[in-house]
Amino acid sequence: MTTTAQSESGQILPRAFYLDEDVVGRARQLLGKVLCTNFGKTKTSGMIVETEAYRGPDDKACHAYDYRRTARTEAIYAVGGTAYIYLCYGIHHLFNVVTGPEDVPHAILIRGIEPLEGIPEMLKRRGMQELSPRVTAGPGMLSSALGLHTSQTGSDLTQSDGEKRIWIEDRGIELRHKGIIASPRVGVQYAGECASWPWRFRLSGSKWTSKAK
DNA sequence: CACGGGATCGTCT
DNA sequence: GACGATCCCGTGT
Repeated sequence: MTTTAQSESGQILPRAFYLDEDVVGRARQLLGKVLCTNFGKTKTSGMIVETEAYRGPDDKACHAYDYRRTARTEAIYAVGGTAYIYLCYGIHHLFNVVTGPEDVPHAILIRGIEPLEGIPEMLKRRGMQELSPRVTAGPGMLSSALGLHTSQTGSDLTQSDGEKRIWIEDRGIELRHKGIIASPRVGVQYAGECASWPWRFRLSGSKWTSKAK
């Protein structure tokens, strides 16, 4: 179970949060934080309810496995607190939070959020009439709802003034440890033994998480 | 609800 | 030229 996010403002997660080198731990700690966007008109946000950790150097499922470095994956090597957004299946813009110091290629895929603010705008972006888990329960869906796009890859998530467009807030939402379920990641069967690592985290009982394959 | 296939294109081989 | 860290819709039950 989780508490309900009541406050409509919170502390912007500082750089220090993102610098930690334990990407698996940070993936778990992102649950309950609030992912926010504002691209000029409306603030849209939602509480993070599902994440997956990707640990570049030794994780075959990560785009930066074995320090593979290409134009696409460059953002994963940026300092923690940077956005890594890439195009999946030619259609979906998947949003990741980069963690660790510069040149340590760790990232966390955000897979589900519970809508909080700007719900009419999110429905509009999704072409939907009513609020339901189909609006944000999945990495492609939530990126669409929040207006996230590959063109924003490399964005700084920690700016608190001026150019603030994508950021994460800590509203002090307390989660019960037992309410977090760890399980293997979705859609990474190509990754050999890494495919079974339990690096997917979700809130027990939340209807806003993606469906397991 | 389960399953199967199509969409759609950037990225890397 | 093959293939995705996915989603949607159609079909069948």
